[in-house]
Amino acid sequence: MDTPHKTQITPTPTSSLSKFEDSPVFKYIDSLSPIEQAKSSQTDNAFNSLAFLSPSSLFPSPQINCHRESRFSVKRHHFSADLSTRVLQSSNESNASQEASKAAGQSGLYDEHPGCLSNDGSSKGISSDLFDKQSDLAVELPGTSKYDCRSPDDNLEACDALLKKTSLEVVEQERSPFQRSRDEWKERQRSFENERDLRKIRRIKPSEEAAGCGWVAVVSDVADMLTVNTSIIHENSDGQDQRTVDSGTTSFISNIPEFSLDNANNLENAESGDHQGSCKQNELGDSVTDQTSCILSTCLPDKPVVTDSSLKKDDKGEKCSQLSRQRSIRRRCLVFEKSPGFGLHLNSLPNILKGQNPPNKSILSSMKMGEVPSDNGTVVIESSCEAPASVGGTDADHNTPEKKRQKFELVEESASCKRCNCKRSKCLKLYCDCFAAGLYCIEPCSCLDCFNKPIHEKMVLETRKQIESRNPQAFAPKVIRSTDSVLDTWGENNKTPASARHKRGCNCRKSSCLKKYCECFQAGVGCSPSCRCEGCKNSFGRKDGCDESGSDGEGLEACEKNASVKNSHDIVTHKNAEEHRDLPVPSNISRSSSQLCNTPEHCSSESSLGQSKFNSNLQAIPEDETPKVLKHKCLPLILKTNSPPNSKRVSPPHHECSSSTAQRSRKLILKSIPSFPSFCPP
DNA sequence: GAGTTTGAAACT
DNA sequence: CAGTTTCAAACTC
Repeated sequence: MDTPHKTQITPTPTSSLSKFEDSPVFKYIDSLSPIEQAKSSQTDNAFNSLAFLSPSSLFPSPQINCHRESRFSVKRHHFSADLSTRVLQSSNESNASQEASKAAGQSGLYDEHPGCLSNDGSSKGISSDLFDKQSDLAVELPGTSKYDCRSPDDNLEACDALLKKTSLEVVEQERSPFQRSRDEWKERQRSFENERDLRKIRRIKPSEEAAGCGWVAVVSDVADMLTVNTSIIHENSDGQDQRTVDSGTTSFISNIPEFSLDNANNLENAESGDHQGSCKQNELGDSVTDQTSCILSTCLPDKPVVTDSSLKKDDKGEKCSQLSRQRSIRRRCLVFEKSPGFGLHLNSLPNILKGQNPPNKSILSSMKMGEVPSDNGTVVIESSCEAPASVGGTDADHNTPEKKRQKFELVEESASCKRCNCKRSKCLKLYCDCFAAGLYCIEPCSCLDCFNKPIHEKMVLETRKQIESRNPQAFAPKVIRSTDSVLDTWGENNKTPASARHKRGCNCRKSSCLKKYCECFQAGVGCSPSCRCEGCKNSFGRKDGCDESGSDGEGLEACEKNASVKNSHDIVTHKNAEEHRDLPVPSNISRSSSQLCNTPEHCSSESSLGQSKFNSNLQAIPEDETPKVLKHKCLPLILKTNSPPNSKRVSPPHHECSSSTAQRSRKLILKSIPSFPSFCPP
């Protein structure tokens, strides 16, 4: 490579240079960079835009920029720092090879600079386009970086764009609201067109794009919605597995734009392929961030969905696509949550009664997976649990270490989602967890001859009715909180860790109630007198009671264990579950936590806490709230059930969400309706 | 992934 | 209600 000449790097007039050199920005950057000439020259363009802006314009008073600062300041600052770094980086490169650097701007030569803003190929044009997207600056930048992350040269342009935008932001503030609004719209349109064009030009490999789509969305969304988590930016610059950053926060954030992006996404899909389309959604999300703001409040409740962190670098295209699906699902959830009226799964009744929003389960009624329902005010939502399935892919996909880890992450961050595997019951018997949970089977299910689908709704309902006629409690929650009147009769047993009991009790003979064969154990509750188990060793509470068991070492141990578990049993159990790849109780609990998040308020609060973290959820769950969560199945059946409203919710499947794969979706909490005075704090 | 074990659900 | 069969999840290898 030829050694570049500094003079060659300086395309702009010296006058401009001297002007901006006097500017505070220049001084600041200058102080950060050991390289003067190259830096100056390279940043020249960037600063040209500043040349006609007074320092005061560039750094408006807090009052003036108050609003925007609240949203973008952090990012901007980050970017500034980053910008400086990149400028330096670019400068170095320029010193080493200005020619090459220049060329890089055209060819996207520097792929090794993830996180760098760049626009190869059409970068020039793009840059100027970016110039037009002032309002989306904060969001656009990360988004842009995602798409190209290559040339340092482009960085300069990006920087240029940044500075211009910064300037324009100030200018924009001076415009009338009407003008701003109109301009923003035009800008968005341009932004969209530009990005689309850019995509065409760059021909970014789907995998690359897919790789970025997840975190880009996260970053951009976060940037827009929050005042940004520094870690996110940091991760961004690293270009390493950004999606793992603050998954809790990012997850819900990433959901936000989805709702409004649908159309745009479709548009994009039609033009670019699935991957691009999926990813584009994110881009579009960026370009319509204002809309996302509006949606944010609605989305918050949905936060607990599978997070982007689960996405892996590999299978990026697929992940991206999956992410897209997840988003679609979440979008529906948003709708669902927004809707005052909806069809609901029986299990959701308690929540409804309490004035809570329905759980994030899909509601059954006439909808197939992917269908957005609704008529009769019934909003069918695909629960996020479906997402997990999608993310996880097929069962086969779950086997690779990465997949497993991914799955595990998902498990931690979201409720589980299990699929049934019925072969002979047609999924119309209680053997079927989906059916038992009042949910329709969905695509991920491996069932055969399944009739538990929206298209067979009639049959499903009839069968259900039949079963209920035989046993009115058939779909009632199997686990009841200790506070329930029914449990009051249990006396001390109610004090067991789970503070809940299996309604009918188990009948274990060989598992000693220490395996998930035992419904009590699976539900994370201790056995009760109503259990007919033999050799009960339920770690959550023996049938005979803790005190009694204390007589023998084993019993004592169990009691101690229970005691210790009381405060953290969720977590402990979860760990055990993880070890076994099944999350017995904890999983349910965790799910319940997710499910508890039925109200926007609740979810919001959780979201704010980064509730994505499994442990956090667990800890947040009141002990006595240990509910039996409905396992899986993401497509909740609608419950047009004839079940006595008060008496039941759809009983959760026994194994409710116990399987590892099942862990990912949100489950409805199984509790008897009467016992839910308050599921979650108002 | 296939086979076994287990206990709930369903049936008689 | 009890015994048996069926079923699918949980578990093991």
